[in-house]
Amino acid sequence: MRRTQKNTYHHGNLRHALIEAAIPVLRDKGVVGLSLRELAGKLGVSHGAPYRHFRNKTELLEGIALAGYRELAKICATSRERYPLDPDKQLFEAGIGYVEYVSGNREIANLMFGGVLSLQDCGPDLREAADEAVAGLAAIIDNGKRAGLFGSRNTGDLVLTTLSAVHGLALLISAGLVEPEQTSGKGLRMLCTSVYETLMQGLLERDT
Amino acid sequence: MRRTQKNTYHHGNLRHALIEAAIPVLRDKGVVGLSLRELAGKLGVSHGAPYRHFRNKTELLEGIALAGYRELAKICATSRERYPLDPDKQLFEAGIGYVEYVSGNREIANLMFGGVLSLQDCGPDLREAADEAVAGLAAIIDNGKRAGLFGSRNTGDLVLTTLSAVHGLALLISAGLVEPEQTSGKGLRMLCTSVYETLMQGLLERDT
DNA sequence: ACGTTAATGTAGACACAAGCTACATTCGCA
DNA sequence: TGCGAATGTAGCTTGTGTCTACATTAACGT
Repeated sequence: MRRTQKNTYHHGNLRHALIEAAIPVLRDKGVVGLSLRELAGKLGVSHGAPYRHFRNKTELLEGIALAGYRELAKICATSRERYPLDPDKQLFEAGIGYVEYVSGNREIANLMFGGVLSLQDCGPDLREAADEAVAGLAAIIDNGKRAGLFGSRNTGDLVLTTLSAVHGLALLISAGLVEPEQTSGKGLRMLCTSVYETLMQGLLERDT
Repeated sequence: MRRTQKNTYHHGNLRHALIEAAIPVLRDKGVVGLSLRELAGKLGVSHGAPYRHFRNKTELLEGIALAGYRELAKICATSRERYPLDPDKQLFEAGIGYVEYVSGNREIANLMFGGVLSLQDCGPDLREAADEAVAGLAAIIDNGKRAGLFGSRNTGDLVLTTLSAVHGLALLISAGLVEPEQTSGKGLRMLCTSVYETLMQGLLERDT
């Protein structure tokens, strides 16, 4: 379906192709090393063509981040749908999904959370998508709360604490601050399980 | 002590001045909007001068990030020294310090954790400083563990969970994903307290 | 005090990227 | 079939990173 040849004057789906082509470049040369001209060249198109689809470089990055936020939201939604009766499992799976996605797509995560795009001065789409991703996890906690899983604890506190732990773990890993051997293969899942357990039980010794 | 006039051929402390001047620019124009030439101009110095102090733009950014990591490490160390007999308090204060620093210096935090500088291919100084900052929090947990605060829980799990929560909270706030009214003034401290409590007690209802 | 040397700053050049404008080609639809 | 909108092209201007050759100054031993 995608044109890879450059027989035609029109590319067919340049917008999407630009986003796809940008991701690997971001991954190994970073935001600063990404150039629209280089992307254009790589897609066999003139250096002005990208500007038909993105007003500027930032808008391309926003497009990528947007997809990332939507992906995170989808991960949460999927987990909710998959285990409708088990908020505990919902949270566990969504958390793992979040961590896996962020640590497996650090170039996108860096756009979402790395401060290159300020969520203040960007189109409302991005802001909404970001909030929605956050709301996805919040909804799961809310489910758990209503199911009595968390007793009388304040919902806001539960949400913020969980979100912090999940988000923090994901970013620690994607930044390479956790030993790589702990995060490769099945290690990641084990790591998440440990953190999940500790988070659920609390740090303090329990008298059970 | 600092030269502000440009009477002299030599600036006096250009290296430090560059770092200082870069920070506000980073804050409101981001990494991409920062230019060495602009900085040089602002300091009344030719566009080549910065290269006497930094091999390239990245090295300037690394210098800033380095200071940030050291600051985080110092926050942990200070907390340990201040409450040598109270690991619980150590952790609480270090956590708040971490969150305050990161959310109050997001431009620096973005350099440290935003993925522009990969911790893989950078001088060993940066890597060490980053590890040391992490180790600072780990040491506090270790204190608590030895004091029996955390009973029989695995130390590694305790460290990772705590680090995730602190780091995550800090970055959520600095990214603007927590309502600003919750984080301004005394709100920040309250927020940290809530998360700290929740983390300590665990999410699950306790039967006390 | 003085002269050498290393540190630091300057000026100019080059490559390259962002983003603008005027123009060309093609697509989709009436 | 033909026309307007969407898309791609070519060239220009401006700004930036980074190199090199050179100028100025500070530091320091004699």
